[in-house]
Amino acid sequence: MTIKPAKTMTLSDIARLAGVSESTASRALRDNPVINAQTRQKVQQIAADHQFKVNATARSLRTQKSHTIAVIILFDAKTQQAITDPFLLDILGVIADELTRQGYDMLLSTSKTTDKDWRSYYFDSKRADGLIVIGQGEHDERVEQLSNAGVPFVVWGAATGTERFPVIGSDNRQGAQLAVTHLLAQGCKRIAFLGDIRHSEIEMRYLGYQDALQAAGIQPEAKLQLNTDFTAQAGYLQTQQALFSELGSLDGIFAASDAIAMGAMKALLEHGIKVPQQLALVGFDDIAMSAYCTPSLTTVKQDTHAGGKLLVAQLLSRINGGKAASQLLPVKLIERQSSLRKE
Amino acid sequence: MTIKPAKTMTLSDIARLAGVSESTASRALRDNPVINAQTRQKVQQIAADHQFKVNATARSLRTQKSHTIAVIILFDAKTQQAITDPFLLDILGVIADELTRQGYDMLLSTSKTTDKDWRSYYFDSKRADGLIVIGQGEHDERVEQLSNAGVPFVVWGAATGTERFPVIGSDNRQGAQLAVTHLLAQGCKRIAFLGDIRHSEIEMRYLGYQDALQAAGIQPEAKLQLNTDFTAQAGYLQTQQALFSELGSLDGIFAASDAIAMGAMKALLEHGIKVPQQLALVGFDDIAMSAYCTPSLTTVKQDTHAGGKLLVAQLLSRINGGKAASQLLPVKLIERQSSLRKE
DNA sequence: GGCCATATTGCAATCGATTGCAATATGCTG
DNA sequence: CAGCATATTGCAATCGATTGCAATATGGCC
Repeated sequence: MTIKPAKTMTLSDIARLAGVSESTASRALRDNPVINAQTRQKVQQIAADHQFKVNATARSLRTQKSHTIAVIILFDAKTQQAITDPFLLDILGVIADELTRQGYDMLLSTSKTTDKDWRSYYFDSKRADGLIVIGQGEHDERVEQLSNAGVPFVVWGAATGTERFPVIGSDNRQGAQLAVTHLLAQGCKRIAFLGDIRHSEIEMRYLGYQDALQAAGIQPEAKLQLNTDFTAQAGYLQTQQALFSELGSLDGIFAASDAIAMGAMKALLEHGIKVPQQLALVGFDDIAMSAYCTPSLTTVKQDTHAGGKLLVAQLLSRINGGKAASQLLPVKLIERQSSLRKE
Repeated sequence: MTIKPAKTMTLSDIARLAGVSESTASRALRDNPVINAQTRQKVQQIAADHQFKVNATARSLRTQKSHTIAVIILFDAKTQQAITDPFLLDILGVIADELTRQGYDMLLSTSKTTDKDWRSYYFDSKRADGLIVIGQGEHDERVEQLSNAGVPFVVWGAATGTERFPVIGSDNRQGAQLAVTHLLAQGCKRIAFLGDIRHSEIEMRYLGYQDALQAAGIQPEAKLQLNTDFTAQAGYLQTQQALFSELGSLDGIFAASDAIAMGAMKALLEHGIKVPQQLALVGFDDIAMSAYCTPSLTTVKQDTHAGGKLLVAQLLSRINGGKAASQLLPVKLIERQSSLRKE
């Protein structure tokens, strides 16, 4: 077995080996031009030879920057499992890539909305320079508090225009309107809404649903809105149970997420209901699987790529003394088989 | 607007306010019984009143522990997007929850397998006390190196029994064997394998596939093994293109992941091939969506919950001076519609 | 040769906690 | 009341880097 240096190298070791002071070594390693070019070369070479890595902790303490962003995924206490929705994975992946590109580390935390204070945990303790909060959840008052406390943070959620902190998110209302208008254009007359409107993004989608119906002169029926968790299972059960009595007269469903839509689709097909002929179905998100179920799922595509990049960009700008602004991202209707009635 | 303390509190502020020394304050905050109970009470009260949080950076520097674990998700350079497979999300969620429960923070990193050295980035720099590596990828030699360098780490991957570092993973070979034996029992004679065998977990699954065929006296055909990325799209394209000429004589497909299987299913249905009557299909993982596609997908369930907990437990044991051992987790065949030919 | 500008390097303080050891106070024993 | 054990607290060093400022060296100019 190879003998490895028992202790990890410190800057002072490198300095000694190079025959310079710690300050010179420190500057040389960061390629500070005030240091003689040859000295820099030499120090860097020695550091590389000994696999020296700057102790991030010491640096953070001294510079008062952690170069770390905490990403907090909020979820309902009742949903036990933390991260379930594939959509979260999408946006999380983009954020991770983007933070890496910008030289930041990412602390990931899933937090029950009832949990203790993650602001002070991550920010006051200097674990992170800023926060990205995913999902405002059901009007979480703690998010409001953040804005007062001088914590740099951005939220992925519903930008209603009234909140006092930067929110980036899809134009949920418009997306829902597109979806429902599309269903109406396909001839649907009675359309159910599956989604939990206590969640602010979903609330916006429900508003869009109502907009579209009213624009077509249809009065929304409250009993066609069914609170449904973000899982295929919830979509399945809700369709099978709550919608059962209505199924006969229903000819469209707008689900607040693709996962819910897929659950609903399963229930419909099991009941022998033909999709889209008897009942047309539209989801929201455009997760990867949506194109590959049968029939493939019409949905509203969220631009996760733009969203993730924007979240990171805004947060970093805020951290560097600038402002972070709310922004509404355009969405796009992706028409697939689940809603397209030929001719 | 509320006036907030301009500067964050430090231990020395608390000490001054409480009229004690920093050392007493430090001990009091951690409830060290050597400090008088009343003093402890007082200091803790003052700290709470001022929302004081210990500076994690300073503590880490002094104690030489970060109380942070880095989770590295390896992926192929060619697959651009970082985290795509829903299965990853499952296990990641479990790990996140478990680390939180144990009082550790989680640094998440997605890394192209070709990327620079994440061992030294996370460990030598003291950003993390240990590493959880997900996916050995295509025999990554860098993982081997870790074992020599005294870095506490565990791998989620294929425990072949020959590796010199702790690997925790499903019994892929057995799982595949279960799946293919099941297909054979359903009357399949000619079964294709969709999955990239350069990836060691998939290689094990391929071995299990071969085991099952040979046990039934069938000689595996090399051309029925098709390297396929972990996406529905890849499964779809591979089935549509590479398997096209064989489709007539094929009556079974074993896909190395559920995502691949769903892509394959789509292609089959588009070709008018009846699943499972003409062709039976089995996947691997048991992601949430598998139960809700139509026909629902028979698959091999990986115990992500046990896996995640075990990864964390073994790593922490290793960090605390103990040993971490490899372990093979049992899997279970979940029979659903995509492979069940009635009677 | 004297003087000043410039280039290069090092000293020492600092970031905010933790901790070994010494110091002090208190109480009990014989 | 001396003497020692115990309870409680504080001093000062330490973790490993960064950085303002001072110190020194070098070169050029008149």
